[in-house]
Amino acid sequence: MSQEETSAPGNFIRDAIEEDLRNGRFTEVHTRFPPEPNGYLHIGHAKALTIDFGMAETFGGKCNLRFDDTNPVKEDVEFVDAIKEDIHWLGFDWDDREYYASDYFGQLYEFAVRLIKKGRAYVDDLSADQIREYRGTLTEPGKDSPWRNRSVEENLALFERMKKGEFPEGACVLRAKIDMASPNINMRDPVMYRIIHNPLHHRTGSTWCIYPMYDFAHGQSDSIEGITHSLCDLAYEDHRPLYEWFIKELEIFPTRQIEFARLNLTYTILSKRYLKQLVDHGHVRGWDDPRMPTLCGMRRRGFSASAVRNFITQIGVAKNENLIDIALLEFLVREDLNKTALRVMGVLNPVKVVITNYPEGQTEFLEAVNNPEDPSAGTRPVEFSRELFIDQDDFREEPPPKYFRLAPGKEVRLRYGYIIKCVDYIKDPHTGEVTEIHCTYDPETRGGYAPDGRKVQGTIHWVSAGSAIDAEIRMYDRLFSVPDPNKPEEGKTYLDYLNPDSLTVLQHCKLEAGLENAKPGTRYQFERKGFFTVDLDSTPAKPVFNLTVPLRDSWAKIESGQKAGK
RNA sequence: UGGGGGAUCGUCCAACGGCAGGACACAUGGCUCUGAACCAUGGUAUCGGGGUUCGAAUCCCUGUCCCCCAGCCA
Repeated sequence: MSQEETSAPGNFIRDAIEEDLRNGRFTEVHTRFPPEPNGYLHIGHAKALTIDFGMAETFGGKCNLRFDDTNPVKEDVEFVDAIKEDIHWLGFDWDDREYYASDYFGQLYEFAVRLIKKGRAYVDDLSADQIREYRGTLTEPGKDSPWRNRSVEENLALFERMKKGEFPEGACVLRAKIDMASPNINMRDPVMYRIIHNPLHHRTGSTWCIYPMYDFAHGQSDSIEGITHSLCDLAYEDHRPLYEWFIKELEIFPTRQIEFARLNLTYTILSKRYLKQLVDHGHVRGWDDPRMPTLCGMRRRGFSASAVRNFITQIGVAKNENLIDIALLEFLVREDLNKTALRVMGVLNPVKVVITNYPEGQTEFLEAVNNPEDPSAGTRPVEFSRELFIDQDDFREEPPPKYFRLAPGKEVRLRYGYIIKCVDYIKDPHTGEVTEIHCTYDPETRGGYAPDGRKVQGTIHWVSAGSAIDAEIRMYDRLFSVPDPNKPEEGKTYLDYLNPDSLTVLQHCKLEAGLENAKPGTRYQFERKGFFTVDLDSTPAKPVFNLTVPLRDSWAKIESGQKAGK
């Protein structure tokens, strides 16, 4: 935790836990974070895991990490290590309490046998389609399976044979015998176990060919671990009666399940399935593409863990459906990096400036502040010479009103440099592009000061052409062009809203010398432009930076206002 | 015409019968060698209708709207 984190206001889960402690329902708090190892963690998981680990922390309890690995068809070890890395990155730890639902397969099997013996579970030979038909609909009750009343002995024998692998996939399942007419569909004899011969489980291999369903694994695992509070998505609210039914019938530790609303973020999607599609179909470069809302993507983009943590505490916890403005996340990233990132000058779209009255071949070093928010960051020398690069956007042939930057006949301050005046410029006759700007400098203004007290409104960034390094800069924008791609219009899908300009790669950007050796993950502020982070692909020979988040640009607002006003 | 859940500024969250508050966003102004940061100011909210009460976002009744559930996924 690099800095003070904004403290979270109370929420209904904290209230509920306090009440449980007060009235003696529980004497301690023990939670768990239960990811399924079938994909990478995203910002939505960050919310869940912050609640899980955070609640334990605020009540002096523990939080287990438990992989919910009950479906070998979807899961893989590939994801286990990545998930652990992401949790650690956020700053949470589970000590030695790393568990797997698959650790409990033996115990779960015993639980199932217990229910069969109680006459509360049976083996059903109906096909998946038939089970669906028999289940009824939202408004009509279901009907009993013809296999519902097999004897305990027969069920025991059949379940044993399922376990031994005597049946093909789909031949039968184990079901809880509850109530096919329940208004809650989850109580209509839910499937507890199904047969899966292939693929083999990533941890238990060929030991099992029957696997428990979520409803017969998650809650039971909670009980086995002595979890007091099982905090989960609103989607499981309907499952709570079933969760509690199993606890009662099995007479096991009575964990309390409490549900909260999942996070939704504007201009992105937080569905593992959709995220996987973006990766598989090549819409992004991978799970850690900096445009992805995955934790590894955000990390690569340059978002700091403390900014993400602050974000989670700021959005709060409630049961309302929500759609958080991504501007809040961006604000918190800026807030954090503003305090910590070293400042540097980088020219994204270079145009050459020649200081005509500056001696050819001469160079000098000027002192630049590394971080005005942090005096201890010190200063650095930056090279100045006759030929410089500035950003194309900082020069206009015909400056609009209130334009404070360089234009014919106008003065501007080079940050930490000199005040210069544009005396001429050269245009490519074919493209009309300005290729070179000629200026004179005022030697009396070294360091950017105006000893005569004259007002120079604009200050722009620059780099010395002789020493500047070339870099690739990847400019990122929102992945989707609409606030809520989850709610497509008729006939469209979220893919129809992908922002075609979410990535713009800039080559031959000019940066201050020295930056070629910056290590991947290092964050800088390119003055007046934004925060940039050295990408994983970066090498000294070919430096690569990611735009983490741009600086606020009030000039852009003024200018667009001017255009709109016409 | 089943069951479960939810409605408070544009967006999130708070207020737990006692002055509806905070953050982001937006707007305006200040400051400025980053048009950044920072500072100041401003506008906008209790879903509707009844009731209880000295007093209701909060309690009761009623209506409306929104979300979730019919995987051998989690």
